[in-house]
Amino acid sequence: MATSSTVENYLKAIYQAQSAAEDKQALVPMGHLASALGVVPGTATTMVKTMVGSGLVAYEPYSGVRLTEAGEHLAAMVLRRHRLVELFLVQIMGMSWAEVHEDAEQLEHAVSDRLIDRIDQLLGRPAVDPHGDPIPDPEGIVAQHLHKNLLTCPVDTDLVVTRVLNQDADFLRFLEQHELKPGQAIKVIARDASADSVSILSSGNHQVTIGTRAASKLLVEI
Amino acid sequence: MATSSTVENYLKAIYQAQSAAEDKQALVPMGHLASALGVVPGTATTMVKTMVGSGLVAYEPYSGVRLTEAGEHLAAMVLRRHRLVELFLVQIMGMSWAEVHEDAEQLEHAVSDRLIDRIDQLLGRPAVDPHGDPIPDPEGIVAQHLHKNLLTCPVDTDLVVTRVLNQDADFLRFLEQHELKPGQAIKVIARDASADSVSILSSGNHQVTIGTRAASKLLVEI
DNA sequence: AAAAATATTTTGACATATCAAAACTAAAAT
DNA sequence: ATTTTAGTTTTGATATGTCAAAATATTTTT
Ligand SMILES: [Mn+2]
Ligand SMILES: [Mn+2]
Ligand SMILES: [Mn+2]
Ligand SMILES: [Mn+2]
Repeated sequence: MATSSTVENYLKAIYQAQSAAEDKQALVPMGHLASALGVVPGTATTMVKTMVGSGLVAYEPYSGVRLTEAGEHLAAMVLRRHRLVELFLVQIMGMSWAEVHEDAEQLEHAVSDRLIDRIDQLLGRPAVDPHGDPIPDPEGIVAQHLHKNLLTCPVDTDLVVTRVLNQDADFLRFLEQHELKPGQAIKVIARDASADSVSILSSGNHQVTIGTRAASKLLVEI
Repeated sequence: MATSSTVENYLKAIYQAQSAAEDKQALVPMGHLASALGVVPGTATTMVKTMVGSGLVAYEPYSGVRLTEAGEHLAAMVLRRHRLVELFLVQIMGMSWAEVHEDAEQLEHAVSDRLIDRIDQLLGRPAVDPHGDPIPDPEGIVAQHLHKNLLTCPVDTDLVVTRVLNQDADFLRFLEQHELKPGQAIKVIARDASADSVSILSSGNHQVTIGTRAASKLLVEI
């Protein structure tokens, strides 16, 4: 019954792929799962089959995999631990938001319920982590905000960065340097389809131009 | 090269058995190692052989096992992480000294060098953990205090509890209730060989009688 | 509709970690 | 000096997690 950290990683990867998809009921293709976990596709197929045996996922050969109720709850608990740990490392331990992801990747499997509750309490039952990712509550329920990204939001309007959908340390440091962390006020001043770029004005009247790939990872609210 | 948590647990168990022995060069018998780790003797034999292959231990069939230089250093690092985490959980997270051992048992394998250094710094480079166990420095060097226990210390003399050689939560709670935590002042008022007991007077003029088995686990200085 | 390309599953192998039970060694007792 | 006992090692299995490469299935292109 005690889910291994490998199984926890599979659960988390399936959960996140499901969340990212438009259709929340869609199956996650095995190839996607395998590459998210850094294993060959055959390995993912084998693991998913044993997870079917544990009642954690539903699996359709040649189509993909989806979490069951039980699997979804466990996945949410892993994500809850990951995100609370990240916020803890930033707020209490004074670590950089760019580097906490790797640490949390390990600690999410090692922190007990007792400790995670202490952390939650110490941080004041926070709703989001340092990257703006929502923290599931102890029942696994996640507040669903519908944020726009820098490609879909209105131009020349006051915005606040709310979430970053990319854990790459260099990218996070880049955002920090250009005052684009969650909570900071910005404005999209131009979008150029042919140049594949978006130009942003930060609160400190700093101007940056980034590619659309990166722009799609920055979520904002008005 | 990245030592698994299983190997880390073997290293730690061998290290602690070596430390507890009078002769620090003595071999640790396989039976002792196996029972410390909760595995059958055959399992320990197999694991120890693979650890010989990694240069972590020296092994004499039918005699026992001993750490190499490399093994001793790694073991000290595991212990360093374990003890810093325990102190952190007590001092910063406000957990009870009786319950932190289980959490540390998992976290010792998951905290990064970066994080452990932050913890060390935040705690002010402490020398001992909540149970009085010495914390190895980053080079693996341990300050060796020669404390007496309640069976070998002088009677009717002012003492201070310095260390508890038993992580059992119930025992630790018992000590706490009777004001016998590390740092607290006590006095041995009587030792009765035939009754197998030791009577103690705490700073709050509280009196308790405990068995010699328990008394041998309480270290003090004068 | 057939061929080509892409994705997935299966097969056989391997590494790690474990146990049960048989075989063996060493130490203690008679 | 045997015998008994206690401790240790070996052998044969099992569970988990992984890969390489072959076999299949599905989708796309022609
Ligand atoms: Mn993260
Ligand atoms: Mn995050
Ligand atoms: Mn401990
Ligand atoms: Mn301790």
